[in-house]
Amino acid sequence: MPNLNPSDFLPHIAYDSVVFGFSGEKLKILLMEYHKTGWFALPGGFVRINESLDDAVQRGLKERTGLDEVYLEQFYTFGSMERFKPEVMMKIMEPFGYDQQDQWLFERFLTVGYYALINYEEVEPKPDKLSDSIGWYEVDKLPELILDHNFIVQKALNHLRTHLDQKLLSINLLPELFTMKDLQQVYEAILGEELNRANFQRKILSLDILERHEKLFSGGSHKAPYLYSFKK
Amino acid sequence: MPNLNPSDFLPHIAYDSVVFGFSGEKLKILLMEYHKTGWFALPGGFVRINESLDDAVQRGLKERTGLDEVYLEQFYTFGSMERFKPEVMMKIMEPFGYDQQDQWLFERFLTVGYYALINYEEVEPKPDKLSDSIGWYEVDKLPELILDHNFIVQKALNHLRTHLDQKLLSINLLPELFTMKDLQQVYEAILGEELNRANFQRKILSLDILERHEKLFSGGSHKAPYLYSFKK
DNA sequence: GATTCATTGTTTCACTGTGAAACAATGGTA
DNA sequence: TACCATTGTTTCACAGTGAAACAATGAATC
Repeated sequence: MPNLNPSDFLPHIAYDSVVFGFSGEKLKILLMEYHKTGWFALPGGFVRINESLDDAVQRGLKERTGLDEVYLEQFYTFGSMERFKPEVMMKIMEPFGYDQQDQWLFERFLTVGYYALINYEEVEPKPDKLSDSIGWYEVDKLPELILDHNFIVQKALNHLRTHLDQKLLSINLLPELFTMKDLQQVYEAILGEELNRANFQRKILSLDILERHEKLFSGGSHKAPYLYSFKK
Repeated sequence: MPNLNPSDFLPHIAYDSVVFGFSGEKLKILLMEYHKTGWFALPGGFVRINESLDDAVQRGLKERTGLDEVYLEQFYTFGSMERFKPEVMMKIMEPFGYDQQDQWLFERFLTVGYYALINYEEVEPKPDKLSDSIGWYEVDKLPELILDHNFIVQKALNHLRTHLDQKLLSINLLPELFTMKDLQQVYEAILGEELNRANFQRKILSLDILERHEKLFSGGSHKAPYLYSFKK
């Protein structure tokens, strides 16, 4: 049974993280599955008594992805009464040995939503102690999630879309070096629409945040694209 | 002694509201002053066990301004450890009869930041049970506030500035009917910069959110401006 | 009633940014 | 060497914007 001592954590407060990853084509997010119930949920967690909110989310993310110092953005705190469904928490926690006595787990929670943007390739998701499996799911083909988690994902995606340009530098969806086409595919996956190639190049270059490096000779019979990196 | 029964409220969770008001020239916010200490603070409060977060903020705002159904926007949740200063809370609450026994008041709090936009004229701020006075202060001449409240105000202002156009319809800074100049002054007060009159008019009208009414004959010896209202 | 003035409503014009298309460059293949 | 696929760049029409000029008008003054 996982060690969740009530006195270690702030009661009534949780976080949920929407971890975006990019596979070269599709935008995906990390979901946990509880096999006993067949339910899916966002990876979330609790805040330790002596730990800042940001640190708590970083810690949870590291435990689940191995990634350190990931770019994280808080986007909203969900505090409606509708999200209070003790019977759902009960069903999830029961198989792990928790019961009525672990009251604090089944009380009302506010949850603070964060999203992260990580490089799909560098990550080996690990199920945490409470879930049976964890994996990537395309954002436009998500299964039904517990509580208000589908809503949380939508809100995260909205926030990301409307702040994409400002967040570019801190995005970790791509490797160190990438082509303009790679970057455009990231944009298209996030925005969910196709963009004009010439205009995209012009716009991004005018932001003056990229460094151009040598060309990438992939072996294809066509002009080789430049490689870029974000300016430090 | 005010009635703050610990079992009625969610522990460790608070909200703080940045209430923007407009006087015709300057943008101001509501601050509470605790005379015993001379300290200023944002009006905030706690969330009842059976109350949604949004409702809690609405309730607190109504108690302090008498205003109902005000436009409220959540903008950030503050959860650092630096904001945990029990001695500050202690000094504030002592004069009201609270002491060490009221533990929950002096523990660590996360606070959810909201801002409101209200019509300066319609409001008669009332000090609540815990503060000695409440009043309007110009945003660019704020006194030093307790804890991280100055930071919270900055963050609210940033959020408001970057989302001003989208939030226009829900703004309650102006009376039902207003002139284009009134609206421009609101913009200038919020953005903290002067705007070109002709271009402002063109931009706002192109948003197609205003209804034009009869003219306002103020008695001045010059062309009378049209009155506008927001489309419903 | 004509003149003047302050303020507001509207138009103009140069300039910038953008979408769509064309053009140019180039690395490999046939 | 001709060709093809892909990428880098330019062009051009058009929409949006900042700054200024122009037009309208309500009251005061003569």
